[in-house]
Formats: sequence, structure tokens, C-alpha cells
Amino acid sequence: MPKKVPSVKRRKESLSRERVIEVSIELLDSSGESGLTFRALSERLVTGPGAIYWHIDSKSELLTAACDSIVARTMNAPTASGTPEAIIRSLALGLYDAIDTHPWVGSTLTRAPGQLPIVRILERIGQQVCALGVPDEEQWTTVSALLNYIIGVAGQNADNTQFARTHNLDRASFLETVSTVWSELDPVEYPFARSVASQLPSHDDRADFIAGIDLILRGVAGAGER
Amino acid sequence: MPKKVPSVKRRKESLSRERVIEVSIELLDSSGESGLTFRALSERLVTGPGAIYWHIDSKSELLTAACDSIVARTMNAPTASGTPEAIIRSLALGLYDAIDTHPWVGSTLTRAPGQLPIVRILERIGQQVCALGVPDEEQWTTVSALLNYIIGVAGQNADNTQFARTHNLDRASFLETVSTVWSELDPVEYPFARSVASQLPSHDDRADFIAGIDLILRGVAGAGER
DNA sequence: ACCTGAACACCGTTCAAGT
DNA sequence: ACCTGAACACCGTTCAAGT
Repeated sequence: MPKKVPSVKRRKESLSRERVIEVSIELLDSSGESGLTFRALSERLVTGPGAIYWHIDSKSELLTAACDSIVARTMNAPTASGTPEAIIRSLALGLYDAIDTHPWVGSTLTRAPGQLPIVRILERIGQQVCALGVPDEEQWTTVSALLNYIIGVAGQNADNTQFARTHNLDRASFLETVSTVWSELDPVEYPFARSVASQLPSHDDRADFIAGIDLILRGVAGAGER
Repeated sequence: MPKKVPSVKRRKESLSRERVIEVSIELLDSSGESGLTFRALSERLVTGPGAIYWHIDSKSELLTAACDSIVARTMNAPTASGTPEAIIRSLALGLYDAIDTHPWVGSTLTRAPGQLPIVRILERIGQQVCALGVPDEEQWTTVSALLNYIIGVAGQNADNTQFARTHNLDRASFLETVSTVWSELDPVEYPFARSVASQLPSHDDRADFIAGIDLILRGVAGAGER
């Protein structure tokens, strides 16, 4: 008869905070923000909801942790070396692409002011803004302008994707829809919206995003020259 | 949503889409985003949830409508007359203040890309950007940079307020907390965050916000000179 | 046309009880 | 220390039935 060998080691797959976060990311990626529920999570992890609460505090903490996991690997990825401007562009684009593949990161970022994921971004950009030679008293303004712009785009993009998903549209036909609605607005009250409506479906979101970054960077440079 | 305007005159106190939105705003203002539920709404309106669904399509549509009501009155408020720059600043500040008094507007704005509240803002800013003499092909970039920045700040502010409310803190002690956390970060990995931590509690959010707007406007001006 | 309210199909979170 | 799973206190939404 086999003796009872007291195994210190539990099954390889025993629950851990890391595992909870990992499976949460899978769930979020595959079924969007509404796909992350404690019931779906329990099922995938083959446990009860109580077990999950042993490793995390709440759903919102879990969401932030999952978000931070993506942001951390994005901000630690090697950037193009070059001028501070080039590095800032590279960081911003990396973030843009990460949010493009994980739309839920965009909405989560919006809801985590002052928390770890945001601090990571702030830090990386902040260092480059310093390297740019921006005077001390303008650093915060510059960094927070860049950060808020990025968060704004992130949020809008995330919700565009989310909306398209909910209504079973691809991104192209979603933009087509918005374009049509805008072009039917009152000509007297909404001349500008109507005039840009037509270029909406064909525009390149990613290029627009980086053009905005460049615009802000130009403002920073302009300040130094006065 | 009602299909047609009812032919007979309604009783003053009868339910209407406007009344539903009005009470929703009261609820959102007094108890935050989590305060708006169909049960609370039914109670205040002295009806059942079914009655509410006769006038609105869903909770998200209701939220957008409530948001639009605030945004509309803000964007239609008289602005300082003067240069296009001055008007843009005035519009932005009006929005900032509206979100300060109705934090839920900030988060709702983030979740309504391409929808009416956003279009109103886009339109007002767009007209001034045109007046600024920005060439056609740069108008969209300029307007969306401003818009995304505003939305980014709006979202962060809304969530700061929301967080403070949940944890029963005032804004000052909330910033104090964030400041402390940042100042205790690893000095090697987070030099920038640490360096700005101390100025966090004393800074003027509203002034920072407008400084960001000015930064972007400077970038726009800079583009014209090249 | 408009309203009622019970019922449905979910949520996040807790907790006594187990190992 | 870690896990179980039933139970709790909610949600948004629907719908047969009423006026």
C-alpha cells in the first residue's frame, strides 16, 4: 500500500494572484469587459468565488491589476532610441497599440487616476520631458497634457471598439454609421461636424493620434522660444 | 421613447422623457453614478420600472441623455467674446466647471464617443479652430487633440471625485494620499513621479487644465509658422 | 398610448464551514 | 493558510396584464 507522502507541493496549477490576473486578462481579451465576472472566473479556475477573494480585494482592484500587467509590459518594451521626442512618440504608439489589442485597458486606465498603471506612464514620459530640457515649473503641465491626451484617446478608442462589438459591427462600418449621422445634422447648427463627417471613415486613427502628440510637443518647443 | 407627440394635453405631473432625465440628473448629482438605478428612479417618480422604459431605451441611453442635457446648456452658455483662442479657453473652462459640479458627466462623456454630447463640443471648438485660420487638412487633428485632452481630464477628474466620495475623503486629503504613495515609490525606478509628488496637493487643477489647453493652442500656432 | 409590478437572469460580495 | 459554495442584497430588463 502506498504510504501517505505528505506533499508540501500542491498541484502545479494551484490558485495564485498571478493566475487569477492571467485568466482575467484572457477573459477580458476574448469577451470584453462584460466577460469578466466572478462566475466565469470561478469556472475557468475551477473554484468558488470565495477562493478568488482570498487573492484579490475586489473586482476593481482586479481590473486595475490586469490593466497594470499590460501597461507594465508595454512601458518596459524597448523603445526606439533617439531624441526624447522620438522616445515619447514611441512610448505613446506602444500604448496606442496595446489598447488597440486590449480595448478594456483603455477604459480601465480612465478609471484609475493616480494608480500604478498611470504612474508608470507618467514616469516614462516625465523622464523624457526632463531630457527635453523643459524647465522645472513647466514639466508637470507638459506631462499631464500628454498623459491626459493619451488617456482621452485611449478611452474613446476603447469605447468605439466596445460599441462596435456590442452591435456586431466591424470598426469600418461603425465609423460609416457615425459619419452618416453627422452628415445629417442641422447645417446651421452643426457646420463643422458635417464638414468633417465625410473624412471620418477614411481617416487613420493611429496617424491622427500621433499627430496630436506632435502638436503638443510643438507647443512645448514653442514655449521655450519665447 | 414616445413615437409621437401625444395629441391630448398631458397632466402636468404625468411621466415624460424630460421628467425622467431631470430626476436622473438629481439622483446622479446627489448620490453619484451608483445612485442612478431603476429602482431609485421608480420610487422618485412613483411608478414601476416598466413606465420608465416606455420613455427611454436603456440605462446607457438615459445616461447619455442626462449628460447631453448638461453639456448642451454648458455649450450654449454665453462665452467671453474675443479672439478664437479666448473663446476656446472659455468653452473649455465652462466644461471643466460643469464636470466639477457634475462629476458623472465626465465619466459618461468618456463612454459616448461620436454621440450627441461629444458632437456639441466638437462643433463649438471646431468653429473656433476654423476662425483661427487653421488650414483645412489640420483642422481635424487640432480639434481632436483639444477634444481628447478635454475628455481625458474630464474622466480623470470625475474618477478622482468618485474615489474620494467612495472613501469619504475630501479632495484635499485624497490628493494628500496619492502624494504620499508617490513619494514612497522606488527612487531608482520612479524619480519623476517622486519629484512631482510634493507639488501634487498644492496644485490648482483648474489652472493646470487651462495650461494644457494653452500648450496645445501654442502647438497649433507653431505649425502655422513653419 | 401609457402604466403596473411581478418575474427573470443576472451581478459582486460575504461567510460559516471545511481542509 | 487556503478553499468551498450557498446565501445575500442587489442589478437592468422584460412582459402579460391592466387603464
